[in-house]
Parts: sequence; C-alpha cells; structure tokens
Amino acid sequence: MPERTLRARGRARREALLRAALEVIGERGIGGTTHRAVAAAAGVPVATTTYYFGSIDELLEAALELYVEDEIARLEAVSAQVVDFAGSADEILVALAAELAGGDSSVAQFELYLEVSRRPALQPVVTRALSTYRALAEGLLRHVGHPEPARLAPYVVSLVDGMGVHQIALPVADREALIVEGLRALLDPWLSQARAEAAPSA
Amino acid sequence: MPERTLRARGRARREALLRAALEVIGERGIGGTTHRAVAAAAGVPVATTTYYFGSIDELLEAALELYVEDEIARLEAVSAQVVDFAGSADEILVALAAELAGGDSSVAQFELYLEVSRRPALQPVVTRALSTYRALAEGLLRHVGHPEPARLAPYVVSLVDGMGVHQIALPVADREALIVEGLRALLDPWLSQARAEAAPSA
DNA sequence: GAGGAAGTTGGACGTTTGTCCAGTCTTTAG
DNA sequence: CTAAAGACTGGACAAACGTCCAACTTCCTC
Repeated sequence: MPERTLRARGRARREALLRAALEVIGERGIGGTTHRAVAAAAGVPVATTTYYFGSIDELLEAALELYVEDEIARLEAVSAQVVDFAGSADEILVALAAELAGGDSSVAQFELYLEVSRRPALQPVVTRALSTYRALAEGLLRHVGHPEPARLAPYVVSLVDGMGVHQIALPVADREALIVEGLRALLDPWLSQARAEAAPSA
Repeated sequence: MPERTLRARGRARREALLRAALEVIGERGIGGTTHRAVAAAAGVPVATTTYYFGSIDELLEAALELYVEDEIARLEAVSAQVVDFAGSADEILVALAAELAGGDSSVAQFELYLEVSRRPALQPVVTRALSTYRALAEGLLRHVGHPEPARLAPYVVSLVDGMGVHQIALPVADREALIVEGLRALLDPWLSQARAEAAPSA
C-alpha cells in the first residue's frame, strides 16, 4: 500500500488507471481484470499499476468506488434535470426514462453487487450506492406527488436494476421504451388517478 | 473436446463436477472458477476435470446450462404448487413469495446474465432462462385473473431479479416480506380492485 | 543548483493457471 | 477369459499471473 503523497500529475495518472480498470471490468469482468490488462487499456507499463496500488484488490476496490461516485453524480444531475422539467407525472416519467436509458450499460454496477459477498471492503461502497439510489428515487416520487414515496422507492430501484441486468443479458433495441413501460406498470394505478384528477371529466 | 461415450458412472461424475463448479461460481465468481478449485470442491484430482471437459470454458458453460435447467424445474414446481393453492390473489402472492424466498441465493444466475456479453455460447441458455421465467410469470398472472398478464410478466421477472441482486449486495433479514411487498407494489391497483369485487360492501 | 521526494519502468521472481500425456485400472461385450 | 473402450490420475509443461526492486528521470523546494 504505497502511501506516498501524490502530486497533480500522479493523481491524474492514478485516476486514468481507475477508469481503464472500469473499462476492463466491463469487458472481462472483475475476475478477468489483471494488472496487465488494466495497464494495456491505460496505455502504460505494468509497473505503473503496482506503483499506484499496493495490490490488485486495492486497485479493483478503488475503481468500483470511483464508479459509484461517478454514477451517483450522474444520477443526481439527471434527477435535478428532471425536477426542473415542467409537466405531468407521466411526462416526467418519460423524461426520466430517456435519461436513464442514456447511460452506458453498467456492467460494473452489477459486478459490484455480486462482488460484495466476496469482498467485505466493498460493503460501504455498495451501501452508499444503494441508499443514494433509493433516496433519489424517493425524491422523484415525492416530487411528482406520489402518496407513498418512501415505501415505493426501493422497488423502483429494484425494477430499474432488474431491467438493467436483463438488458445486459438479452439486449432489446428500445431501452427507453422498456424503462417507460416498466415504470408505468409500477406506478400505473396512481398515474391513472393523477391523470383523472388533472382532467376532471363528467 | 472429449467426445467419448459416457457410461452411467461417467455421467454421474460429470454432473458432480458441474454441481461443484456451480458451488465455486457462487463463492468465487466465474472469473475465479478454475480447474483446481472445481476439482477440490468435487473432491477429485485435477485431471478429472480435463478428462470430462475439453476446456475450462466448456465446463463453465455446461455448468451454467445445468443451473438454468435446475432453476427452471424448481420454478415450474413452485408454479404448479402455487396454482394448486386455493385462495385470493393476494394469498396466492404470499404463497409464491414464500417459495421464491426459499431458494438459495442465486449468484450463479446473475453471473450468467453478465457473462453472456462475453460468451456468445451462453446466449441460447440465457434466452431459454428468461423466456421461461417470463412465461411462468405470465401463467401465474393469468391464473390469478390479472387483466394484462403478457404485458406485466417481464416486469414481474425484472422486479424479482432486481430484488434478488440487491439481496445479494445488501442482504435483509426477511427476504420473504420483501418479495411480498415488492410484488404487492407492482400489482397493487389491480389487487385492491380484485379485493373490492370479492367483498362488495356499501 | 543542489537535494530530496515523486514519478517511471524494464526486467525479474515465484505462483498459479490451463492443458496435456503416458500409463494404469475398471468395466463390458463377445 | 480376452480384448477393447471407458475411467482415471500423477506429474509435467508453457503461459499468464501478482508483485517487487533497482535504477533512472522529473519535478519541487530552499
């Protein structure tokens, strides 16, 4: 575990290695992520990876941590954007789905979920990820006026992740439509009710 | 690729190796599944694994195929059992959740989902798995009288798998209650309506 | 510009990996 | 009983692995 103080250049190179590691994780899985593969993806010699990380585990865990922070930042931006968007609950849902479908396929996310059971060091990372995702979902549900945001939020995240992992396993063309339909199914009863109240006929 | 004809004893040993491989996949992930680890789990010498499988990939793919067949058989049994169960839609849902929560944590299932993108040979396996799961879900929805079983079924599977992968990442004590609540959330509108019709008050 | 710390890397090390083979034992068909 | 094919395995091999180190360069500080 090299505990040297990093200068600006060093910090940049370290982060480049982490992003290269995330690429490799996506392509080969965590088990297939080696010093040499990461170094090749980053375009640096192998010894660079051991200069910045004391072990392959340290590298892997730091990479997944970076992934989660990036993903949280991305989702917070999406959330903020969607909240600014003026429209009915259903319109907001469509806008949200468009943003969610935009992200690159998040193999690393699911590799992380599975890896926690084998690496206790990852537990804080996954806890932070999941609780943030749920909090964001809860905020959005509350924003569109759902009556039980806290109860539903975890299932929204589960459904989205479930669709995500199925998308990786068996890709469908229109990812956005899939997410819209899935979320509609989960929010259907309440959406129809909201729609009825918005346009009171008869 | 040893294309020898297997005798009864050989077939049994081959299958024992596959089940040992599934154990290892659950514990170490696909990337960590080696000839030696599988052999150790099965209590046989290393050379046994190369006698029955031409390569580690062949072993891995056969193991995941066996997993899917086992899982399909299990879910078909669960489905049959639940269909036989007399009760309201909600009661059936609770019974289903109890059965679903019973299975051992299916790390292999998700390892499979992620591995398809790296091993085209697994595509038929994952296609068979997902379409069967969806068909079973559709059958159950139809059995309890849901008006749109075909539309909802894929999302039921996504939600269950999403909760499954979250359960692996961040285990909660009462898996059964989680599944019940999740399914209720997805079926809520329709469940309340069914309940209202069953007990017409006022 | 001198000294020290950070950055950098070729090359080496012991280990673990996938795979193979030669040889032995066991079962079955005739 | 014999012969052939299946079942089995100890030990070896090259390749890939994680890790380390000594030596060199670059950068910052005083």
